[in-house]
Amino acid sequence: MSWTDERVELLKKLWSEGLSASQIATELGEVTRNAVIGKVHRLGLSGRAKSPTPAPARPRSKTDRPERPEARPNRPATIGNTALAAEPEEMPEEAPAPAPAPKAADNVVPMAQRCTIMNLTESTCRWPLGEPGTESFHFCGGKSNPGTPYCTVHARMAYQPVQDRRRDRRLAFL
DNA sequence: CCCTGATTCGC
DNA sequence: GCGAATCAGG
Repeated sequence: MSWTDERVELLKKLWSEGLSASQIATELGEVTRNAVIGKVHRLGLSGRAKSPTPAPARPRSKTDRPERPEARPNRPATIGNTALAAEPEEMPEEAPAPAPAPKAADNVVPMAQRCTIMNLTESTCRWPLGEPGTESFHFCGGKSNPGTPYCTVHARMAYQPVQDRRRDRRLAFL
């Protein structure tokens, strides 16, 4: 497959939302994370929150590469830190915050990695969210831990439901 | 060992 | 332009 306008657009969106390259790759399908990263760089939107590291630009070559004195385009430093939320979704464990105002604005949450049964893979968290059968129903879609169908957060909910089950905690397979 | 992005370079 | 291979980290 190729980089259609729509795919590029989605790439930009997801990347700016802070999703990792591999997540974007699986989201887009038909591409590897390398492809995503490569495209990101070609589009010029790399470095999401980096310090203006001189980037030693290591010369990797068998045939002797002449070092390019070319400098990095100086990132203005601080700006990056876009409070990127890799996995906002909901906050399962304890919700201490009264959450007074809905805050209409920054709800850049779910669209990013929401999963339907369609794009669930071996490594996506299958924790269900919402009312099954309704439009809003979806799966967490985060990175599931190897050997479990859930991401770290939801695995903790799935296994060892309450307190005191300390001994014999093999989190096995389901 | 899992993952992350960064870079190079043959295609 | 594309992306696998590779590198450098966490």
